[in-house]
Amino acid sequence: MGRTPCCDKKGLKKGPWTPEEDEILISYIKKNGHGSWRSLPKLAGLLRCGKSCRLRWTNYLRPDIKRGPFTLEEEKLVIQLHGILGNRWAAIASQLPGRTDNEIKNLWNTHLKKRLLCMGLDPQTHEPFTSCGPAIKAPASPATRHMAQWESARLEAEARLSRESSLFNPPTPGKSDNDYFLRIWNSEVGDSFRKFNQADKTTRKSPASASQASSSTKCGSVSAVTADISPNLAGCSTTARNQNEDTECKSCKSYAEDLNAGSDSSSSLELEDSSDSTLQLLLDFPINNDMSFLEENMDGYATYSAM
DNA sequence: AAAGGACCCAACCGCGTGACA
DNA sequence: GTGTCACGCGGTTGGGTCCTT
Repeated sequence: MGRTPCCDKKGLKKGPWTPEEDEILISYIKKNGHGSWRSLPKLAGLLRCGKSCRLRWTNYLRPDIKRGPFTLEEEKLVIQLHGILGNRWAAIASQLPGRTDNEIKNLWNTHLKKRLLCMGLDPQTHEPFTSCGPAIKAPASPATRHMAQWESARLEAEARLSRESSLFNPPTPGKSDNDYFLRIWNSEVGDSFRKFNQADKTTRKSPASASQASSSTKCGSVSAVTADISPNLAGCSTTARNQNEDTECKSCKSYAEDLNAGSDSSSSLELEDSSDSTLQLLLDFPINNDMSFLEENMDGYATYSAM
């Protein structure tokens, strides 16, 4: 099937949007909704293609867009979700109210990726590098794979739920999309995951299963990543083992500063050795204080848990 | 102060996919 | 079943800004 052009390129404007164009687009959408993006520019009187209008609206003009720098909590969440979902920016964005996929993608490419590299972690797999590149991954245990799949599917569903509900329920102050995460987490679905999780923990106590567990998955290592970043950052320049050494790790430095300034060191977990601990951290992820970054949103949670 | 490099981010491009005729 | 349309997504780029030398 041939690819259809998104629009007739002739006579259409490209490049940065002017304030006038923004104004036209905003007032049109406020009045009529976006309807069909393809026909919108014509109807609104804009010399842009529909795709460009959609992008401008979703990434910049939407009223619920949250501007400004990412908070430490948001960054942690992005890292954690990236470990689970990979480069699925839209799914990640759905967990960060007011943030767009584009913004998160940029954050990842400009800051977080480097930060992981600084820490000697492969940004794609979130695995610690070995002396000869990223750690070789043995196949994860079926239980781990199952959990990763479950988690991924859950987040996808969550993303959809967030999207759909935001269509009908404009965000209200103090009630973030993370509440949906919490609502699902506290539903039967989350319950069964926790039970499964608990059952699996007991089965992994044997040395054999422990060695299997040492083949940490993306999900496992991401918890290790976020569990305690600050101790590694202190020696960032020396821990930047497998990366371009001229990376100055500025983002790491500022992150370390943020951590020192803004968070109690007791809130971070000790980074254990990366063998069994990574899986362990995954398994502990939602139950223990890895979810502490969501605690701020807990106020609204009681409402949902009663639902 | 100026030049060059690094960083940042808005915008574009092209692919995948669901809906529909 | 097939082709087309429309949209959403992820990857990439271009240009403005900031920083370093």
